[in-house]
Amino acid sequence: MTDKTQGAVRVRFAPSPTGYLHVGGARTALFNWLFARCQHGTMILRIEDTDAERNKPELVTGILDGLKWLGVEWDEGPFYQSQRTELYREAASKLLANGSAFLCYCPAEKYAGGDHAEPGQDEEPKGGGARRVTRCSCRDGKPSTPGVKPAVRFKVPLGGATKFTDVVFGETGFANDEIEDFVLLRSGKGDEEFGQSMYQLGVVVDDIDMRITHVIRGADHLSNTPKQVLLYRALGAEPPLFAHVPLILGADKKRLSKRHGATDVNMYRAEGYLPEAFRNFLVLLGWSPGNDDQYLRTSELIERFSLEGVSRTNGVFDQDKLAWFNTQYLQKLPIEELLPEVEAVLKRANLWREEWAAGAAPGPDGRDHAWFSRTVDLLRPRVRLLPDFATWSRAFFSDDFPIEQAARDKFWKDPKVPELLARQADALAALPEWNHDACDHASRAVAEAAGVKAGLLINACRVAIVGQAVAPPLFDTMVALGQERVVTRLRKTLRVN
RNA sequence: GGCGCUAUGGUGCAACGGUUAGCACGCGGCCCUUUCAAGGCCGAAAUACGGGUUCGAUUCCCGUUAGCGCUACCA
Repeated sequence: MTDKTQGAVRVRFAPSPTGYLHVGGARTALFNWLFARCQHGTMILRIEDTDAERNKPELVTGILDGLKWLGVEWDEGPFYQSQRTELYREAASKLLANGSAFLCYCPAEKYAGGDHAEPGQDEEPKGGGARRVTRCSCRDGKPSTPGVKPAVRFKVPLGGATKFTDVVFGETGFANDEIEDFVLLRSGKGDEEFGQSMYQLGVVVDDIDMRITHVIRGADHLSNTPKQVLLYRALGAEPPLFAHVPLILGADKKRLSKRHGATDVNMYRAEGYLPEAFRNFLVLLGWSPGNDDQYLRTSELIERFSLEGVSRTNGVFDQDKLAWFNTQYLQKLPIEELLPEVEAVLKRANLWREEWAAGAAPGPDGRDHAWFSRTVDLLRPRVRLLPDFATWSRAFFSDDFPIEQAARDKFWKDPKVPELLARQADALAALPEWNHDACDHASRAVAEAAGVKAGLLINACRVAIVGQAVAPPLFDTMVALGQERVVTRLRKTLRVN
């Protein structure tokens, strides 16, 4: 919690559409959302698309989808910075007018994109002990260069320091001489006098305009913060509270990137992770409720979230732990919440039947919603990812399924198997009642009569009716499949194998 | 190179001057067992290093080392 809670809390998540929704960004969004919810505040979504060159508008949809999947909802927006250009230009002229900014005529191409870019100065070496040049020679006024359109730079105070208190990192200070005269507004192109706003100006102007009270963002912005604090003051505004959250690293402790595996949130959705599991995992990376609790559902997360629980150390994205969370949720999620996810997966695999929907009439084989629910419940302890319901569990939803070679090799190698399965089929076909115990007793009787261990029959039978060595307990499986299917599959196995 | 931030098992977090340094993932073993999971029990595994401060440091301070971040007319 924070000390100054006068007025309602207003936070924002401000992604840039230069890529997909990265897990780091997703976590930042999550923290903002959780904070907004637990403070009964407002969550705002803002798209920071001021760089026309890198910006890919079509990426916004994916970002929004990713947020929605994670359950991160916003109350206002999305606002697009590309549509707020006037606001930034007004702010820039205000800064120009009050002496906080100046026009810079240094040629843009000279510095653009280069590692060695130094404002206003020529080839200053980057390393080598030479003092870095942070002051632009245009800052004290310079005659306009014909043919060169100026950019607007901030006139950073000479000497002194800019300090601020970060909610998670504490007191932080930077010597002003370390801060360069950063660009506020790009120089104009074509007949435009000025171009788009730069990041620093845009965030500050918007955060003021949107009355943001808490800026929760990645720690990579820690070093940018003094620039922004300076801007707030120059604009005559009070800075918000800053809360920087640690970065997410790959297994090698390097910044998380593609080579560490998936970093796109939508890829996890595609792979079949449950959003609640993914979120639970993500929120615990860099945040702790203060004790050893780990399994936290949405309501608990909202209730227990606090900025004080945010860690200061970068964390490694652990795929194994994510997988564990997913299996936990697959098992513990209330069945009604799991069913829609399974339905979606089956539809995608063309295995879904409308009679399994809630309230629908049973199909010709007697299967209805209750059967579907029971079956999913039976299957879920062994499922690792959602698509497993359509692949690994295929034999439960379709009569068209393969018999795995590895399963035959493992459980059909005993020469007595065909004979056993034939007797099993007859015994099961003769059962007047079809339930777990009936199947159990009948099967064990068959094994006993044949003088083999029940396990031999059970395992062989499993392969015959679901095609795999791995499945739920056999007699439960038989009940889920139904008498007719089980007998049919057994006899078909004897015919074709 | 400069500036900033960080430092508890392999990984994520607890312990916020006094604990046999706790939990979880992963790893190894055992139990359960009808395959595979799940579950239960047990085990290996950590305070980066060096100085202080203190009766007492994982905890506070300084240095070293390491990692990360920023150092763009990117965000």
